[in-house]
Amino acid sequence: MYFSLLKMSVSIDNFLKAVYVLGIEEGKKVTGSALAARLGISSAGITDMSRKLSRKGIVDYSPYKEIVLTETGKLEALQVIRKHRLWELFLYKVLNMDMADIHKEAERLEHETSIELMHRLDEFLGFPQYDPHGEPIPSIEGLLPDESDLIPLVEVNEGMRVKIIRISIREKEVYEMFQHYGIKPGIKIEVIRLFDFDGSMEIRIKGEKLILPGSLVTLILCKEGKNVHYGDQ
Amino acid sequence: MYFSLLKMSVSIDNFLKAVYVLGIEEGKKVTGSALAARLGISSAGITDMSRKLSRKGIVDYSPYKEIVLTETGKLEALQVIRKHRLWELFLYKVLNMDMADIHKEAERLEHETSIELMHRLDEFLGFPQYDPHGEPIPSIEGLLPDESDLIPLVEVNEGMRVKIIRISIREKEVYEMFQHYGIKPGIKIEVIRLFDFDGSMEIRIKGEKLILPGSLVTLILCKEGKNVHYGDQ
DNA sequence: ATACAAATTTAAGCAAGCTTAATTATTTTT
DNA sequence: AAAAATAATTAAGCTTGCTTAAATTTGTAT
Ligand SMILES: [Mn+2]
Ligand SMILES: [Mn+2]
Ligand SMILES: [Mn+2]
Ligand SMILES: [Mn+2]
Repeated sequence: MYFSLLKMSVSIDNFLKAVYVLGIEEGKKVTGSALAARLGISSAGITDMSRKLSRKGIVDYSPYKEIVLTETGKLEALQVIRKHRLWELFLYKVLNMDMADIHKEAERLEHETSIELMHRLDEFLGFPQYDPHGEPIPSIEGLLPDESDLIPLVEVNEGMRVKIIRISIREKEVYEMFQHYGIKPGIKIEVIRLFDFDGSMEIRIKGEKLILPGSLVTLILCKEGKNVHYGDQ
Repeated sequence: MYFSLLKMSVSIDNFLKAVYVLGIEEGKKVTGSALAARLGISSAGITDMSRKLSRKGIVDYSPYKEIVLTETGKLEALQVIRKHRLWELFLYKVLNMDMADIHKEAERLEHETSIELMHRLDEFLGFPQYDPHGEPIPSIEGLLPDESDLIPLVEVNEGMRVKIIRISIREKEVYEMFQHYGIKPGIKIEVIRLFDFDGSMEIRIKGEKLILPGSLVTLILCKEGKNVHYGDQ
């Protein structure tokens, strides 16, 4: 079981999380400017923070080189992500908050959550493995559920029926779009046809046919089979 | 309905709360050193903050004079207290946290709670009026429940049966003491005898007699009658 | 290979929220 | 009323997490 030894701050935790999500979850190169954009601070601020965290042994960094989390840094990032996603699930399922609002709230609560509170929340929620967006909740040890059976919607063959597991969105407008179509994790759809030329896709959802633009299709991860829900997906 | 216009910080909110609780709830004089002690910062820090908040119109202050909340400052303080006490109730009743731990947790969560989250929490808890310590939860408008029927345990006559409403404690050791005796808000006791010479008191609680030291007796507020619980006390 | 563009670092500086030490004001005691 | 004690303020300085602007390094295109 991991317990943070160093004293972290809101800024540090958000920084570590950004490095983790950008590099590991999104598989992108962790450049200074990408971090700057994501965190909404200047590149100079990124350099500052990188040097500071490097001294603390939380990231590996030398000038002009890529920023990489150390094992300690990675565990800390996973712990913050765990708190974030537990809160999101709580806000959505227990307090019935709007899907579009929970991220912003969790972004703040994640920094004020003791280990004890995290445990109680986990227990109250029934030791969930996924948040309402379908993102995996890291365990206390920093482990993630196996996801080898998840497939991008783009790769699903015509005629197949799949369950939507995860929709990766940041923008509020896009939420409303998905919400309008009734598309969310847990919902089953049938792929009718994929239009290769622009990646858009015709699907059947709750009996109705509709065409999803390619920009939305790429945001969706699916799974064959049917008996999964968030919380115990 | 009150909405904060100025941007507050953790330090400012804690400061305002300290002024409110010290002055209004505890009825003490709001001196710089009392605030310094309560907030764990230096007197110089108090002077700094007082001048800053005075400029913002949140407190009335001039050098060497007492610090007083303006109407704005008082409403802001009450809003923070509201969030604090809603969280305490949630942590205690919903997440089953230890009574001795909830204050510290709420002390941090209170600063990261949006109006929307506060509302949802309030609704989920059933629009409670009291926190687990028996402290009143201010309404969104900054109003407090009527407490004219509350009497200090010291003033209860021998032979009377009363319900414990509120126990004002900060120290963890004292919690454990009360817990050991089974004394908490909602519990009914009978006053057998008051020992005037040291303020200690013999009571009957759940059939058993015990002598409460004067130092504990003064921390307890009671009510005659019986059908009150926390949450809807 | 050179030149240009893009990314990153350095330098200087700012605000918040503190600190300690010295000074001044107020209150209490004699 | 003067002296002593207590409380509050001022002054100077520190850390964190930022900023902007200038300098430098790296990557890209010709
Ligand atoms: Mn999120
Ligand atoms: Mn955050
Ligand atoms: Mn409390
Ligand atoms: Mn607080």
